[in-house]
Amino acid sequence: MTERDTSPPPDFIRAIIAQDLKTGKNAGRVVTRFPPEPNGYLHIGHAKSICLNFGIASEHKGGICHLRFDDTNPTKEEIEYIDSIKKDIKWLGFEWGDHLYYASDYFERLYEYALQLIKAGSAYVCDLSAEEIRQTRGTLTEPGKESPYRQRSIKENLDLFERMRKGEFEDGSRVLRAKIDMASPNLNMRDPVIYRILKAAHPRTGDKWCIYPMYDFTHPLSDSIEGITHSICTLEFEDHRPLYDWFLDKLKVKSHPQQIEFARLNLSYTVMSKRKLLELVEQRYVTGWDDPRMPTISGLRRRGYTPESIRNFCERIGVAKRDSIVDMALLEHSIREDLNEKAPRVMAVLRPLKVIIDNYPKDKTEEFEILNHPNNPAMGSRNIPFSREIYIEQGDFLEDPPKRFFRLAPNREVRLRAAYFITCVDVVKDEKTGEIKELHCTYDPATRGGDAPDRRKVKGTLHWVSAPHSLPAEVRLYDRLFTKANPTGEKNGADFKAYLNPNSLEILTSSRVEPSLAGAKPEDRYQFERQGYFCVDSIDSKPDALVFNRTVTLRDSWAKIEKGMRRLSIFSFMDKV
RNA sequence: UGGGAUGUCGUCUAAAGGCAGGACACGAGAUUUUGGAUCUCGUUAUGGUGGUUCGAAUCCACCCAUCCCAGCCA
Repeated sequence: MTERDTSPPPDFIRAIIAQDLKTGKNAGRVVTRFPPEPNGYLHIGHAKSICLNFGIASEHKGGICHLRFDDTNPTKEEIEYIDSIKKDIKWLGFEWGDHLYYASDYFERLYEYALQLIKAGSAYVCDLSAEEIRQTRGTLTEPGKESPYRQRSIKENLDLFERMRKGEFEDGSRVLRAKIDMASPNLNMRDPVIYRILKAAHPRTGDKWCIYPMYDFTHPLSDSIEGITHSICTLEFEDHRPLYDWFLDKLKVKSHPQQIEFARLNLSYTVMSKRKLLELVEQRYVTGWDDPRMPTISGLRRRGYTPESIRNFCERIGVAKRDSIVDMALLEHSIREDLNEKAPRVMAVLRPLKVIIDNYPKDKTEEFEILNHPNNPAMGSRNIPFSREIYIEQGDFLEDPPKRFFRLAPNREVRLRAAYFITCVDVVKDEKTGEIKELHCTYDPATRGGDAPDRRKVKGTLHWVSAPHSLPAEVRLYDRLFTKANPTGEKNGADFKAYLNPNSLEILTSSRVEPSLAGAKPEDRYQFERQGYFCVDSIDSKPDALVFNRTVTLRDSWAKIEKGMRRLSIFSFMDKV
């Protein structure tokens, strides 16, 4: 109802902004920005930053969040990434309106600023090679050495820098450096490079430039040009803040934004660096940036996640400065919570086991009406056909059931959801392999709809589909990409790929789904009763060849019991030896 | 070992000198035509040692642990 009801709990950044507003620091303005480099796809860590920056802007009257592409390195950046980033931000539910910017749009002004710096005697052209610069930078504990070119005259610097722009020099032969302090304990202040020669075509400026500004120079000035008030970034830039401030203090700028750093998101059982994700893509460990196992926005979308669930997740994890690894279970909770409310229920049998109901007439078909959502009649209902031959889940039958197994077993009665009670009377097996081929059951006509007039109870309720009416489907069961909560945290420096989960994808090609799914559209989401949430794959599913992706399983208390029993049996085995 | 940061339930995160709270996870129970959902209840935490104070997660000192920085990446 009120804004307070929907806005996230205050965090230290919102507290700073509230304080600034109170003291009138930025004349009541709140302008943030989300500044991706178009060198990869956005992931859930970016979603955290997007929710923060766009969220903060939306919480204040007149607040604005800019989308600015930080496209200063043409060797790594591509239009494809720009397009995907825009698409993902929109899909998440945020809008930048007219405020779409590119750092490359500022190249001319940035060049002017560089000139200004040179004229002030605060920058110089350095002819040292990359290797020489590295060697003279010093170490964490030793100061660096000043470049022999550090004392060049302003006139010579101006001349050289102009000629750098004209393309007179080769890549790597010269750079422009800020003249700060080679003995600074902060390595970033040891005369950082601010322009390098790169004779590469830029996705937006083409061949217009052959010198490109570095991030440390570009970012504060872009922020200032746009009138950003709060420049929110991640912790690794904390050491860069003195440099951020140095440029803004040295140059004539109209405003001096405040950089604030927060801890980037880490999620258990996945990796969250663009470099590592790129590696998984390029080396074909996954099918692409949008592989449903990837923590990318496009991967999560294809997996079946909703924008709301991701936004809720980002709100729940909070914003702080402490390094942390958020439990994947929280992300899974967020999508279950959302889909539990929104997803219509349907029945699908993933691993079919045929059941013949001996006392049901051979040619009879009847229909049962079933609610699309048991807790929300407003979502309507549908009819599902029933006949003598049905499929149930292989895992719902056990010849020799353990305690607490409530499903079907020889001579046991269970309920078929919304249909009848059935009792298993016979098990047909392959004589050679012992594999269960089919089950014979009888049904009780008095239990039509799933209720027994004599009030007798049945422990289990199974999902099912009518064999002749059901549709074939491919179902892709996705699981966590890694077997280790923190695959990159190995002290011995082991390769994170060693912990890839070999079972992160299981493809089922003989699943059967209820006929109402015939018209399912790409990205449609359903709950397959008793199993999980699934969505129609946006790439591979065809009207006559449906493909479903498992978004997340339902919470499964039976699986927990099973796991516990397995552990128990191991213990009792160990007792015996 | 220079500099910058950070330490609160298993995991995230609140508490600006005054009852250590919430969410997830976990456990118990109720309920249930999804072993789902829902509801109720519950276990578990201030890195350490000193100090200041009537009172410390919070202030001070020292220690310990973890993360980031030596790209012409961002």
